[in-house]
This record gives sequence, structure tokens and C-alpha cells, in this order.
Amino acid sequence: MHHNFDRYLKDNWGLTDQELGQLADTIKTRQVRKGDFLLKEGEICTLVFFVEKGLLRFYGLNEDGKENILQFASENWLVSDRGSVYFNEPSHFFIDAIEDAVVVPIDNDFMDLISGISPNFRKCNERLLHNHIRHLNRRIALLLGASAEKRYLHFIKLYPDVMLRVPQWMVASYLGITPESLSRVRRGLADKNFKPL
Amino acid sequence: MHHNFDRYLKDNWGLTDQELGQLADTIKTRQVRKGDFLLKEGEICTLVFFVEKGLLRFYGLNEDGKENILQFASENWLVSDRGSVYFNEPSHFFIDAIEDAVVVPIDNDFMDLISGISPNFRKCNERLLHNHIRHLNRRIALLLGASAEKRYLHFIKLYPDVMLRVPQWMVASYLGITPESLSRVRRGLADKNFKPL
DNA sequence: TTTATTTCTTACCATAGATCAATGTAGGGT
DNA sequence: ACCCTACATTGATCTATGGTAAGAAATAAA
Repeated sequence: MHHNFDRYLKDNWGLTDQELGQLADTIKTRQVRKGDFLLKEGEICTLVFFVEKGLLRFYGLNEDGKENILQFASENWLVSDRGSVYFNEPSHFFIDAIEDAVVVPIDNDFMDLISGISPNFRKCNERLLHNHIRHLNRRIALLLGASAEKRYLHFIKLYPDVMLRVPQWMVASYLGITPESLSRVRRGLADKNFKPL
Repeated sequence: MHHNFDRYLKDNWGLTDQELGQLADTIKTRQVRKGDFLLKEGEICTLVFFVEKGLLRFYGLNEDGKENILQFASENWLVSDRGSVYFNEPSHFFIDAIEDAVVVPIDNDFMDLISGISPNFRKCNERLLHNHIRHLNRRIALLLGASAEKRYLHFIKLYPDVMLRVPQWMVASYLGITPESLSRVRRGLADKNFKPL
């Protein structure tokens, strides 16, 4: 089962139905249960994961052992330590499942296969990378210059769906604050009669 | 004068001397004086700048009008709002010169030209993008989980050269703290007999 | 040189967010 | 129903960093 991935290949990587047919056999899915790891610190990340269903997180540990969530990935997102994949280096990060999930693991062979089959795959991939960079830049700008409340408001506007599916302490971790602080931020907003959704 | 850029084309974008010859005419340089802007908020960024000489900064303004420096770029670095270039969107950022500088502006035509000439240009560019993403991820992880002092120590280890060429308040802006705080952090380190360099 | 201008430091106080501890609440399993 | 575990809230206090203001030091300008 990988309908989402098929659609993704068409919409984002510019494959035709016919090209898709050629790949059908090579596409496997992988079941992941809540809490399972797809990547641990120190390992070399060899795969990019497409999220067919469920919700994953990409995070690191700081020196005090606290988790810092860099990215959430729900349906139709990619998640990976691209640096580790590309440079064959041990990763500093973890990937695990927040909900039971189904992912499509994409390895370099598969990438080569696609780029052989589909002429504009490389361009589409480049577009993804640029988009990724754009998001990271925005995130950095917010971390540098915006208060916890502003970052929270930005987050729920950008990822309202994720917001509803992850525990609050993970949102806090993504925002770079403690769960207690996030709770107070929310309280503050509620007092100013702010209505999420 | 663009020796650095020529070497860069060979070392990082895999061009041969011969291929380089074909491009020679199309490569122009641009003088920039301290304080001059290469990009302002609201403009669509159409160029990627290679820094032949000098030092630039890439930064944004938060709602209070405070500058948040996302990146410094000294000799042999690229600087640009890639998101704006790629998606033809108005940029949220500024690029200006911290020192008098010489840059090589790279437009999309030039990119197309290179990718026509050099077979492995696309791969090399992809490598750059991945490297960029890797840096941004590390930066985010630090902003989420490390103290001002840790971030500062990381910065001077990673960019000792930049450290010596920019005013301290810009380093502070890069770290996401005030100049006063950075001054105190440095004092604290000095008291613990920390010796930079 | 003298005078401006910018940058850096220091001292004092303010505040956002952290930490610790207690309580509340909801869902799952038995 | 009960207990258990995970999560969220709240209060009290603490700490890192921010804000302000003043002065020192460096740099540029006159």
C-alpha cells in the first residue's frame, strides 16, 4: 500500500503513469510502530523515508540529554538526515515514530533508478532541496528573533494538523522551550481570548 | 579578476580548464562597497553571489526591527536567498557588505550554461545544497538546545576567520543574543582563563 | 592633534523562560 | 470499578539573558 507515494512521485517528481509502472516492483513499504527508531545517533543514515501514513519525528539530543525536535513528518512528507545520507557520515540525530506508521524507504539505488527513468527528476529533487532550505532559514530567523509566543503562533498556523496529533511537550521541544513554558504561553493566549483553529 | 571563482568552478563544480575557457567571457565581477546592498526585503532575489573578496552578511529583520544574521559569507562562499531565487518570490531578507567586496553574480542563465557545458555540474550543485542543509540543521539544533556560551564557542571554532573580521555586535546577532550579553559571555570565559585562538 | 562616531564594557535592574514540586486530568489495562 | 502511566497545568523560585544607561576604548573624520 503506497497510494500516497505513487501520487507523490507523479506530482512532485514528475513521473508519468507509465514510468510509475516500471518502478512498481521496487517500491516496498515498511511498518513502524510507535516508538520504533528509523535512525539513531551514530548510525550512518542510508535512507530517505517517505511517510505513507502516521507521524514521525527527527530530533537530536543536546549535552544535557534533552531532546530537540528539528522536524515533524506526517503523511506525504520526507524525513531523513540528508547530510548523513549524502556524505556518508554518522548522524547526530534520531528518527522515531510518534504514531504507528507506514513509510517507504528510499535508498540511493532507487534514486538512481528514478533519475534514469524520469528526465526531470533531478530538477524536481532540486526544487525539494530548495524548499527545505527555505523552511530552515525561516525557522532560524524565528529562533533568533521571535518570542516563544510568536514562535508558537507561527507553528500552529504552519502545522495545524501536526499540532493536534503530537503531545504538547513535543511542540515545546520543537519550539525550543520547556513544556511548562508552553503551557503558560497557551494560558496567556487563552486569557487574551485567543481561539486556536 | 576572479581567480577564486575560477578555482571554485574547478574544485566544486567539476569544470575542466577547457570548459572554463568557454565560460570566461560570461563571467563578470561586481564591486561592492561597505554598506551596499545586494538584496533588500521585498525584492525578488535573482542572483547567487560568489564572494571573490571581502565579507557579506545575509540577515532579516524581526518585528521590532532588530537584525538577525543568518549567514556570513567571506571569500569563496556563496550567498543568496535561494528560496527567493528558486521560487521567484519576494525575499524576507537582506544582503549587504560588511567590508568592501568583489562578488561574482550568478544568474539562472549562467547556471543553465554551466549545466550544459559540464556533465556533473548538477551533482556538484546538489552536493552544495546538501551541505547547506546540513549546516542549517546543526544551527537549529544549537539554537534549540545550547546556551549562549556554547553557541559562541561553537561559532568561533567554526568561523575563526569571520570572528576576527566582524564587529562583535554582529556575532551577537548571529548567535541570537544582544551585544551586551555577548560581552558578558566573553568576560565569563576570560575569567575562566579561556584563550581564543 | 581634536572631535565625532562607532563599538565594547560594566553596573544595575527587569523579564522571559527554566526548574522544581505538587496537583489535576485523561486514557489504557486489569 | 480500580490503578497506572503519560501528559498538562499551576505556583514558587531561580537563572540566563535582556534593557538601560553610562563610561571606556577604539576608529574614523576633521
